[in-house]
Amino acid sequence: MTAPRVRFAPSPTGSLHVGGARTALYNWLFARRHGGTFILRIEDTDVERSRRELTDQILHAMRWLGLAWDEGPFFQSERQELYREAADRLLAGGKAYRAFETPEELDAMKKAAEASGSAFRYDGRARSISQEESDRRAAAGEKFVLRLRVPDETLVVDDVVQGKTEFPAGALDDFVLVRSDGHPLYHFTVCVDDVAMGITHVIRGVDHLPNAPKHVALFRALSAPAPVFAHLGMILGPDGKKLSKRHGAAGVEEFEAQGYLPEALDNFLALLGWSPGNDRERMSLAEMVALFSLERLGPSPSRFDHEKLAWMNGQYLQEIPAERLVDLLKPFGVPDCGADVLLRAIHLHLSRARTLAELARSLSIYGADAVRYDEAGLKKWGKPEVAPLVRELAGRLTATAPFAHAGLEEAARALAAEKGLKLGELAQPARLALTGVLASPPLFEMIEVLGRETTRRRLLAFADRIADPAANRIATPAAGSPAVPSGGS
RNA sequence: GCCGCGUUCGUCUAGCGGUUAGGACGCCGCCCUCUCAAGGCGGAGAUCACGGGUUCAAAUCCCGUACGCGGUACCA
Repeated sequence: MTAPRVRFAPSPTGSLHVGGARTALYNWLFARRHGGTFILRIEDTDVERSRRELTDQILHAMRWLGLAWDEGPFFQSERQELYREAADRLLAGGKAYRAFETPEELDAMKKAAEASGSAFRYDGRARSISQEESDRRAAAGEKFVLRLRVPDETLVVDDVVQGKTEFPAGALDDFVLVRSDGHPLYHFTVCVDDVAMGITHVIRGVDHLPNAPKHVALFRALSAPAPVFAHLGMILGPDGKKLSKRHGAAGVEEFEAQGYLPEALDNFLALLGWSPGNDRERMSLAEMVALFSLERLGPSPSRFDHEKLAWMNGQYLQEIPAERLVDLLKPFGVPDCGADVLLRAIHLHLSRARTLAELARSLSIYGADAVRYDEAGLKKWGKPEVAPLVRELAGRLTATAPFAHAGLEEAARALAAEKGLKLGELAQPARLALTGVLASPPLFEMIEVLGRETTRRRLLAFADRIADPAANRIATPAAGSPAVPSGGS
């Protein structure tokens, strides 16, 4: 294949959502796979809805995903001359014509069509206006739109993904290319730009498939070969409806904010509609580049499964060196515990987190002492008779030297044996005392990292806390409220 | 309404005429174990939407139907 040229052409009317991200990813993969060029084009012809900050947000998301573009970003709002020239050329060549109907007249035609139960299609009545009359009326200042003279024949869209689809003559009307205020419209700018940029392959969502015959007609009018089309199935929400905020995160920046890794999102998204053919799932961008092909894209819509994304993110998380994790964690807040403790803590907690946000949350116990205890945990292990046990454990652990997990565990086991208890009956209250919750990394390894003083302090505080049933009742009045006595009597 | 596209375990998918329909997420169980994960092992889960064809043989090819999704602008 000669080096392909592809483009990702988002419209800055919203942030980059995962559907767009996946489209961008496929375009990027395809370009990289074949040594082609990936172009970024911002389709901001709709001046009312386009916003500059959204463009910046899209650019940021693209970079974050690791999808670097080779050319651009080009802004359609800055390419008006190009469209004007093309419009003039089309008009001069008889490929397009002026139509002078007012919006009100068009509305009436639409209503009439509706009333008779048929779909509205502009009937092309302005086609018959002579060149001279058209020029005269335009010169006289009469408002007009530019319409494409759509050929009266079957238009074929040969799509790599969806197959060959035919649009019979008459399925399309002479659609508008340029508004009466002079603004060029989407279909027109897309095709003019695709021709100008030498686009060879158009990879986009199936929602654009109905537009494809229009584009085929336009490319022909522009005397340019049509690019190869590849229309991707939609990405739907878990309920099969169009993906939206209602389904949780849908914008790339939201996933970033929730602590997802770009490589995980890329990998997950790539698998929504594409598979390398074997049972391969975990792939880096580089590996995907080597494996990617348009022929292996699937036509059907897919649903966005947050669970699988979370799993995949956890997989990627575990492969990241702790040193790098420290940097990635910063936006989510890291405890003030010193670099050494932090690194060791990360090793302990990493396999239990699926996102950076989760990891950061679990790491918070290496900072300030836990201020609240899990309700259920308190109910099960917070009985007054446990207090002396916890105090004794605190004493034994504090006396252990060196303060390392093997010796600490040995000390705890010895105490449990003396009391005729199972280790868990000692470990669970201790875990609750140290972390506030009942699920954590191996207790003694945590204790080692937490250190002698912190361990002792938290264990004793917990013992004091549960020793007095009255205080206990006051301290845990209802679910969700802080487990610390809030002053007073 | 009209036009277009789609339809394999709950979900993402492999499969491109002959398979015990494979993998992954999730779920269940076991191992590990001080808890929770991770990891290892095992399991349940798909009459391949339905109905007709074509063929010795169909998840795979063809035609209908149903359902879903998309489009139907002087939006993109």
